[in-house]
This record gives sequence, structure tokens and C-alpha cells, in this order.
Amino acid sequence: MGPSSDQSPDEAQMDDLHAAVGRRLERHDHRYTRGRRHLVETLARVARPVTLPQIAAHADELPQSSAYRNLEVLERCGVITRIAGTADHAHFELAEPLVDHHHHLVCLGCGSLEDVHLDQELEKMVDAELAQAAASARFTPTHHSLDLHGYCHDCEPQA
Amino acid sequence: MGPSSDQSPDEAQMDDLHAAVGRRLERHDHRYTRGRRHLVETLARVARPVTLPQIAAHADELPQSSAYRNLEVLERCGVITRIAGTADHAHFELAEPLVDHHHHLVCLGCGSLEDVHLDQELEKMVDAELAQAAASARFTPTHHSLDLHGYCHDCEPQA
DNA sequence: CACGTTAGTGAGAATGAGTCTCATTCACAC
DNA sequence: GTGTGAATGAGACTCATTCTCACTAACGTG
Repeated sequence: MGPSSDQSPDEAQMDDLHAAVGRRLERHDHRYTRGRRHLVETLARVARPVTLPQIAAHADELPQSSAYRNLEVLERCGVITRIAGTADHAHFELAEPLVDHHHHLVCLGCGSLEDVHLDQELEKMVDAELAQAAASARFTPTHHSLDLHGYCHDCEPQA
Repeated sequence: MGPSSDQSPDEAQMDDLHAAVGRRLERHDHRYTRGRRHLVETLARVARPVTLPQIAAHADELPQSSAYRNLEVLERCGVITRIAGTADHAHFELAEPLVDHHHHLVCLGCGSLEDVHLDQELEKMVDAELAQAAASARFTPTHHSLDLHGYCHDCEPQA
């Protein structure tokens, strides 16, 4: 459903993305303003979960309160996903209907996140098993998350 | 390796647990004091991830600074695990060598967590697939986490 | 085009989970 | 018992995130 690569999108893909985001905001009676466009564009370009300071590094000026408020709006409209980990700052990325289903490598050293895509068959089995477990716990599932924790190449495990 | 149920442990199991925790603390040159005992005992009894305020509800008095400090020490010694989610407070639970490997049902309504155990075969397949993905990303894995997000029985999804 | 209405903006204040400081107390070794 | 370093707890503090509020931008209507 989304673009099939985790590289930065080209211009045409970016136009499609903006159109899709615009539709989602409209559906929630929100406007697709310049600040929001900028956030979406940055998230699309970095193509991995990033913190607010990391987003700010890609902008000349990014008023903090507006940025957080817009991230919240975008999250409520299903445009982005907030990932709260152990790191000081929360990470943000484009939400799944806009990009392929994927999971994360979570570095215990620097707190950075990276995307991974798993085999679809395995995903199906996981979902089936989880659905069963959920049913017996009277739990109504919406989605799963599957993260691999460890150390990225720059943070070799401490001896 | 751990007890095979997610019910509160009986007295004998609790003794074993304290002994195991004591050994771990000793290995790190830390003492197994009354406050730490109390934290471990509470976590063992509730048998699900809880926040500090929830732990405090099981104690007459729980000095905040000591509690957080001890949770940190216990985490560093591999006795407990900290789970940082979207909820205001972090959740804490006994670490995996002390209890069976399991995952969580994460309620988007009230933020509560509940344990689920999955089929071991599936776990193996997931680990294998993740190991492969990690290798090609030059990532050194330590463990995985697999959560199911949704709504618990008390928080039926909002229409 | 002017007007009214509603959403968005941004600077600064406020919130609050979690951490730090430091003087006091405890636990263990001898 | 006594000494030594770890543990304790009250309160100050940090800092990511949220809230407030006066102001501006966008959009629909007559």
C-alpha cells in the first residue's frame, strides 16, 4: 500500500504523500499548513524514527510548541506514529498506512531506531497467534509491534 | 527457567526468588535491603507490569526517591525490567531470567499492561528471522519485544 | 470585497515524571 | 563493638512535553 522502499521518496512520491496526508487532515477538519507540511516532508526524507531535536536539525526555525502540537495533531489523524522508548525524547515516524508495515532495531547504546522489514508469512503467523491470545484475554487488538533490542554498529556492546 | 505460571508465587517460590535476587545483587556488590525486598515482593505478587504509583498502593509508605533509585539498581542488576510506553509512568516487572519469556497486551485506553505467553515454535522462528535481519544491518541483538496494542476488556474501543 | 468564524501560531509559563544532593542511618566485616 | 562504605529519604532540581493566550491566517458567506 505504501512505497516499497525505505529510501527517501522522490518528488512524485512526495506529492502523493502530501495528497494523502492532506486528505487525512481534511477528514478531521484540520488544515494542511506549512509547518505540518514541513514536518511530514522531513519525516519522509529521513525515513526512520526521529526525535524532535533531530527534526529541528533539518529546519532553520522550528518553534517547539507548534512542532509538538502539530505532531500531536498528525498523530491523531493517523499520519504519524509516536514511539516512546527508553530514550529521553519520543521518536516520530510516518504512520503505517502511509509506509509499509515494518518493525524496529532499537539501540540500547545511543537510543536510535532503525526500520526492519520481516517476512510476510511470519507476520501472518504472529498475528494469528496474537489474535488467539487476545481473544482468550478478552482484548481487542489494533496492531502489534515487534522490536529487536541490541547495539547498533556504532555502539558495540560494552565489555 | 522461571516459575511456569503468571499467578502470584507461593511462599516457597518467593523464597527461591529472593535467593536468586540476592545472588544477583551480591554479584554487583549491592545489598538486598528491606526496601529492595519489598519492591521485588510486590512485583512478584502483582505478576504484571506496574507503575511506581501502583507499587506505592501496595505499601504504607514508599519514599519516591528511594523507590526510583532501587528500581534503577535492580534494573542494572538484571532483576527487573523497565517498560517505557505511551503511559505517563514507566512500568516495571521482574526480568526474564526470573520469570518465563513472555510479551504484553498494551491497552491504548488505560495504558495498562498484561502478560501473554506465545508458542515456543513461533518464538524461535521470530528470533531466527530477526537474527538474520540484524546481521544484515550490522546490529548486535540482545532480545526482542513483541507487544499487542489494543483495548482491554474495561476499555472497549471508542466508537 | 468585507466580515465573521474557526483553526493555527509561537513565546513563555506551567506541569510532572524522574533524578540528584546531602546529611543521616544501616549492614556487614573484622 | 567499631569502622567503612552503601543505602536512605526529604526536598531541590531537570527537562521533555503540554498548556495558555494574544495574535494571525485561512476559509466560507453575503
